[in-house]
Amino acid sequence: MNVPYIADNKNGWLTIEGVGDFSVFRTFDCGQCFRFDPACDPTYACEVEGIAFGKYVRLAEKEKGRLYIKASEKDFYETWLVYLSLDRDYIAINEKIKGSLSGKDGEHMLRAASASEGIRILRQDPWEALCSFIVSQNNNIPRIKKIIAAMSEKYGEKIEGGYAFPTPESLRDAGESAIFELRTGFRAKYIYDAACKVSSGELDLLAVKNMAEYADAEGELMRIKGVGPKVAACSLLFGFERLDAFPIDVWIKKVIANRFENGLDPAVFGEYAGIAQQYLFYYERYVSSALGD
DNA sequence: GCCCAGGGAATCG
DNA sequence: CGATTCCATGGG
Repeated sequence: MNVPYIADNKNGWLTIEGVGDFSVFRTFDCGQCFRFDPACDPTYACEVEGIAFGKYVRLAEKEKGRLYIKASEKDFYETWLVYLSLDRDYIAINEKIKGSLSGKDGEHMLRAASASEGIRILRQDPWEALCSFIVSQNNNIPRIKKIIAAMSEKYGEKIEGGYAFPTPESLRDAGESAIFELRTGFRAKYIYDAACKVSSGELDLLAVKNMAEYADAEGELMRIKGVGPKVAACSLLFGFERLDAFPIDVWIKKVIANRFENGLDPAVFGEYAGIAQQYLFYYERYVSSALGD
C-alpha cells in the first residue's frame, strides 16, 4: 500500500502524500461522524473542518493521492494519521470486498464500492461514538449534528477552534433534565444512563474495545438503556475499530430488499463486513436514489 | 403484538 | 403551502 508521509509544511498546512484514493467529501458526508462541516476555501476542491479527540482540524483535497491538513506534525502522527485510517490498506480491503460476492450480487457490490471510492471508516473516540449514536437513533443527520454541537458547547471543554466532545462525567453531572433540554427528547434518559455507567466504571469501554468476540462487545454496550443492536453496531464500527460490525438500518434493509434476491449474509465479507456495509449504505442512501433507480 | 414517546427534516399532495 | 412520514429502542 501507499505509505502516507508529510511531504511539505507551509503556513500551518501539512501536505500529505501517499493517501491513495482518500475522499474528504465522501468520508465526512457518509453519516459516520457528526462534528465536521464543509469549510469554504475556494482554493480547494473540498475542504472540511471539525473537532475530534479534543482538537480542531481542517482537511482539504485538490489532487488525487494528496491531502492537506492544518495541524502540527506531532498531531498528524499522534492523532490524524490514525483517526483518518491513513495507515490501513484500503486497496487490499476493497479487493477482498469486491471478491466476496459473485454473479448479480457481485455486480451490485462492485457498483456500491465504486460509488463509495475514497470512503474511510474513521477511528473515532469510543465514548463519543457511543454517545453520538445514541443521539442518532430515530433521528436525522442535521438534527443529530445540532444536538451534538449544543451538547459540546454547553458541556464540553473549551478548546482552540471550538469545544471538545463532553466527557461522560460532565454529562452525568449535568443530569438527565439538562440533557433533555438539549432537545434530545426521549433519548435523554439513555444518554444519562450511558454517562453514568461509563463514568462510574460500571462499563469499561477500553475492555469492550479489547473483546475478541463481537457478541460479547455488543452485549456489553446493550446493557445501556436505549442501546440496541443497531446503535451498538454503529458504535463498534465507528468508535471501537470493529470493522466486522454490520449495522442494519432502513437503508441497508432497502438495498438488500431491492437488489439482493436471496438476501445478504454479512458473514460473506468476513472481518471487513462493516466497510462493505458502509459502501452499500452510501450507494443506496446517496447515490442510487439520486439516479432514480 | 401494538402504540407511543421529542423533534425537525424530508417528502408528499 | 400544510399534512404526513420517517427514525431505533424500551416501556406500558
